[in-house]
Amino acid sequence: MEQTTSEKILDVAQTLVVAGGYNGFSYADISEAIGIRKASIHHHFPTKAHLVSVLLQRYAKQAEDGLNAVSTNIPNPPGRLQAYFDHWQSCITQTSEPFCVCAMLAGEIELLPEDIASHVRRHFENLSRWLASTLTAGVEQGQFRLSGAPEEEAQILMASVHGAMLSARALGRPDIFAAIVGPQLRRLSP
Amino acid sequence: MEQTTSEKILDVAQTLVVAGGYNGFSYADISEAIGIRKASIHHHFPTKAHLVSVLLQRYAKQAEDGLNAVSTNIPNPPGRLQAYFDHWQSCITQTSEPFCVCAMLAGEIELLPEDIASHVRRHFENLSRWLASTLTAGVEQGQFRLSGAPEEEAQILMASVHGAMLSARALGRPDIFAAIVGPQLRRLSP
DNA sequence: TATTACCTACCTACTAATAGGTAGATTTAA
DNA sequence: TTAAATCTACCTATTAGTAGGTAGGTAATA
Repeated sequence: MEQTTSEKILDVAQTLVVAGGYNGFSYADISEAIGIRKASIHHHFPTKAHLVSVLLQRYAKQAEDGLNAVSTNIPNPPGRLQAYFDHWQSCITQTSEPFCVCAMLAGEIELLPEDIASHVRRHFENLSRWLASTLTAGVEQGQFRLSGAPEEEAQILMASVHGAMLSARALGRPDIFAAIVGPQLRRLSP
Repeated sequence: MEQTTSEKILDVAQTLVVAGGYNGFSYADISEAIGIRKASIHHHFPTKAHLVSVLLQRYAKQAEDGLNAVSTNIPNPPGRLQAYFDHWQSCITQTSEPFCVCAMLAGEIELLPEDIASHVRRHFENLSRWLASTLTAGVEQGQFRLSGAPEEEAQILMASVHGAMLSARALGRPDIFAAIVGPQLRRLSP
């Protein structure tokens, strides 16, 4: 077996959350997508809240690993940011995962179980922290010149990325992601 | 009667959409909020899709009127942008309407009835057009200096606003909206 | 080496609650 | 007195979740 049923369920659930958020999918959708009964999904994940919680734990791990890999493999900070943006650019243009799960859930955070909500909050904190530290490193190496504090610039970048995802989706134009995020990166050059 | 039942229904529905999107509320929620039966809501709005469609027509009108008012009442383009941002700033800090209905629906646009989806798309187009024309006017009066085309800068601003709303919500920090949008406005000054 | 026990994964069949929606009677207001 | 607004009382489909059982594998034991 190359992929466990649990992993299949999580993959499908992630796709569904990305498409329509927490209230936009059901166990029946997952059931249909992978060809097992609803009850079997409950065997692996007793409740929907539990399923999404595990999903977010997995996502957090993947995100952390991804950002760590970028940080260690790419020496120059501007290249790191570019790699991060390129990642999303290709996710969006290939429509494989045209939105960040956590950004999606952030919109409906008020309605979510607290367990899930805190995962979402943490993702925003982690991502902005990574961006801030990358910006700081770039400033120290003279590769960035910031108008404000790194933390502030990080928040601006993160918001631009999420807003660009939303515009790309709303307008049905994947290209608009790069059109928005590209200039935001370029203006950091000294 | 100072407010018709239809208007009350629309107001409540808007609040609910802002909180959790299209799939995040039901007729039962509206019923409970204003104290009439579900069936009575169906009398005014036969289907949920119809209700939200009317809601978006009303929203489009309000938005258009609002932006027109800003354009005619405020002579200088930078002041117009500031007024637009201030509007959202106060919506968010007062938690009266901490998110744009259309931005909310844009996230789940793939699952929405086409009628509603096109309203959402149009809102993104209208808003970016208004921003672009405001930027163009400001450039002509020497009050803005843009790095790129006005249309591109408009897309960046719109994405920043939406992304800032999302961050404010995700982090539970209304102040972060201004921290993100403020600098984006300031860097347009010549 | 049987055999008993246990486990995982999945199933059918159900439940209670909620979803959106309808039919038709009754009230309210012009 | 007619039309609009609201009601009660439904309906059907779907939701998340449960109950109880089966098939097949693994492990302990006699």
